[in-house]
Amino acid sequence: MVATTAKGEARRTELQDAVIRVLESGGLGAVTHRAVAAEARVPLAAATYYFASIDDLLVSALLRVTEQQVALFAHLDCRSLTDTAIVLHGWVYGSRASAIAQYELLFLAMRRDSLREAADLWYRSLEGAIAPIVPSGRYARVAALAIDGLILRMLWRGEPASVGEVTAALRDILRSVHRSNSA
Amino acid sequence: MVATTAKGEARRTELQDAVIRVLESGGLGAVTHRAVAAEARVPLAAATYYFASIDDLLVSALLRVTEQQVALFAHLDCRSLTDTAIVLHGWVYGSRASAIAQYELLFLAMRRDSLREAADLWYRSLEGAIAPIVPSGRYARVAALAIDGLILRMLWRGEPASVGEVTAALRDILRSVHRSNSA
DNA sequence: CTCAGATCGGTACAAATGTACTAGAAAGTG
DNA sequence: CACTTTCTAGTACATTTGTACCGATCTGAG
Repeated sequence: MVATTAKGEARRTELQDAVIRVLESGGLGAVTHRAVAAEARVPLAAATYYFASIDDLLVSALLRVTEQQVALFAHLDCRSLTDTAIVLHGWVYGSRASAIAQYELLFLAMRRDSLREAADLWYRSLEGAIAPIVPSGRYARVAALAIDGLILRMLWRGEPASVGEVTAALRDILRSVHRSNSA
Repeated sequence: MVATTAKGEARRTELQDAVIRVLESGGLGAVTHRAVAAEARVPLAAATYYFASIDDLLVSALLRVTEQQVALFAHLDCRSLTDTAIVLHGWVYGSRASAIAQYELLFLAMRRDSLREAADLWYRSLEGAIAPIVPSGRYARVAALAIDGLILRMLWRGEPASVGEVTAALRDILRSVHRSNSA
């Protein structure tokens, strides 16, 4: 079996993190056994030992990213709109390369059924995180869709750029949903 | 210079389309000079002659896709909500691989500044297409964001799946914006 | 301690890839 | 017509990649 000892498990995690760093700096094409091994400062054979194929490497990295993201979202304090905007802004622009890398992994999930579940988990954790500020009701799902769109637009076009603008965008989204629900 | 004759221009276009087909079937990693040349039924040297690097290949393909998409959106009849749902549903599920391929190209634009402009164009053409059904006003942008999110969710999770469900989702989005605008 | 299985690190090799080169065909231009 | 430029098509080569292999070392259970 693979990775049954404590040291083995640690190395496996090291390699998963290395995949993400490689992804951040060079994109999907840069993820090779050699690049990941070099990034993790381990010999090539270690990468091939723990992850037989490139696919294993990517799947494993997505699962780890999802895990981290779910944990992050779980401990998020999204009660106030401003706080949420700050978190959102920080997540996208604080480490844009990292955010893009995560979306690249999620895009992989579109093509591979084995990743579908992880993508779903990521998606639901985002919805759970924003749930406290989204008024429940018929149009709650609209708010989730709009916030998804907002994140994508921030990643894509770099706008809205400032925390203030993000706050304004969030306020518009929530207000539109709120008024419709109470109507 | 490259591609100054009619035949040369035709071959260039052939190759661009081949890039998209390769992208559809095999993803970003499958786009190589050889694969594209084989797909276009031209010798390897033709691919390297017209597109010196893989990057040129992808950039050029994105520009062509954008061009097609803008043309498609321009001739779209989005006056009725049901028609829009049918178009949206057909675009995503009619050729899901193609839709995913286009988004993969657009994701490339996140990393390369040279593609930013093309991505912006694509984005704006989508907004222009849905403009007729989105009531202008303060919250119009929210609808655009939500529809972006809706498209992404369809690509990602395959839901909403039926035309009826897409119609319902669109109706919820538009209703929420409309009521807020008139409030 | 003993030892079987897990892990390590190095090396080798076939396949695929980007890229360069050359000679010739075709096309446009005076 | 000549002749310059664009284009074609085949080939060759260095590099990078996935992958397999082997002996040495470490680890935990009995």
